[in-house]
Amino acid sequence: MTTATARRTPADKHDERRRTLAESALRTLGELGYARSSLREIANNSEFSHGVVHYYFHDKLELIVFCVKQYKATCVHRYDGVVADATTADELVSGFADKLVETIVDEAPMHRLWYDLRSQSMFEESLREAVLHIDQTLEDMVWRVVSTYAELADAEPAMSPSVVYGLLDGLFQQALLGYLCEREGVLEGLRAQVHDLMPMLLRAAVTPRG
Amino acid sequence: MTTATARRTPADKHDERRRTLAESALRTLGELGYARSSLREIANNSEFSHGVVHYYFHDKLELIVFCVKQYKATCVHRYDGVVADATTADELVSGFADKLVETIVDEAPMHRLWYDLRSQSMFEESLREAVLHIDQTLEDMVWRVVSTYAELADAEPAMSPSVVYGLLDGLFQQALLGYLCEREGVLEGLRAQVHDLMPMLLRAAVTPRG
DNA sequence: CCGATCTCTGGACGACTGTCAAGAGTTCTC
DNA sequence: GAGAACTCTTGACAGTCGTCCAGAGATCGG
Repeated sequence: MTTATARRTPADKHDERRRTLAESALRTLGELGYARSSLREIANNSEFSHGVVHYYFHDKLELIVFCVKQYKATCVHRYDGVVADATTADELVSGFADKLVETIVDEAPMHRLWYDLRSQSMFEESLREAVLHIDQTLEDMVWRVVSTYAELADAEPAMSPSVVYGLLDGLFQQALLGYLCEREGVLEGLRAQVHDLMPMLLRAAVTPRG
Repeated sequence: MTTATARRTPADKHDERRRTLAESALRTLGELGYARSSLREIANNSEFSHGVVHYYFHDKLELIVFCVKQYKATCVHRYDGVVADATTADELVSGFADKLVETIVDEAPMHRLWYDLRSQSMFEESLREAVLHIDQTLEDMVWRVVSTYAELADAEPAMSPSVVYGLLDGLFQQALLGYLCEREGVLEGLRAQVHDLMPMLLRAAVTPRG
């Protein structure tokens, strides 16, 4: 009856539990990776027992996909603040580079999980729909940064959103691996690389000022 | 006694068997990925039984690492012909782009395995040494292409070998995933992207001709 | 041709996996 | 507060996994 009002009881609790479970699962997944995370291990790192997973999720795969989609939702607006706050092109580049570095430091487990899942989707077709959707969302996120950067620089992007995302993703992935291997200077390197690369993503302004 | 002469008998046969086993294993690994390839499945797809693996390899991990190193050895000179044959910068770019596309078509399973292993190495420290070594070899390979391209174009590279490799690897990985998802136009897209990107990897010639 | 060494098979092991179901515990409804 | 509905625990199941091993078969030196 009361479908519109925010009564907290019936199916909301169910969804909330799913989210709580997914959050616990993400911790384990980020630590062990997709392949080595068993449902028992996931449950051990949560406040539930291993059987409860099949009460809230039909499958292990459904749990995994739900987890990744949940992670995506919390991660996809990470750079919105940078885009909104920047008033000059240089400021945007610096903020973007800093945020990329911060992401690696703060969320390395989540991002290696993402690359793990994307690799798995090359083998397992059932993962592809979710992976492609997330990839598209990340591409959109990057494009918001680059197109804003172009506007601030009074220029226009020289490449398609897909290419820009591919290039930056390659650098990010490389830096993440280097960071996990505790290589010296990877973070500063990434920051410098972004500063170098961003201007190359722009075509010379059609109408140079004046 | 005869350590120098090429007598084919004693330990050579042992090594040859290791290579044969590794080749069979690579087929299975490329099809199923690292996580889902069991030793029994690997043995089933070969002419041996599952017990023989522990006769030639101490570990599953030793087998895997041996396989990947063997693959690397056959793959790392893929672009040498293009580099040697090209007489102009444009020719080199075209040959390189064609070879990248050809690689995706002919060796998609091997390359998704590579990305799988590299992702796994973010979780499993025991894989990192081999992965980092292969990554370095691939970076060198790419750098041979780009530095030759710069010479032919009478310019010099604008970025470090590491950055160049990261950028191209990002595009390649994106194209591989798209190809495996049977997306239309990914191969032509990759070719065009390489044509667009390569000139940007060069700094303007110090001494413009004339 | 016999004994020694190398090569390989096939089965067994304990551990671990995803899935499920029976039932205990809890919460809600009337 | 009794009964129904929901939530969760626990144990069991059929598989699969990596690993190991006893012994068959092959190969080779003498």
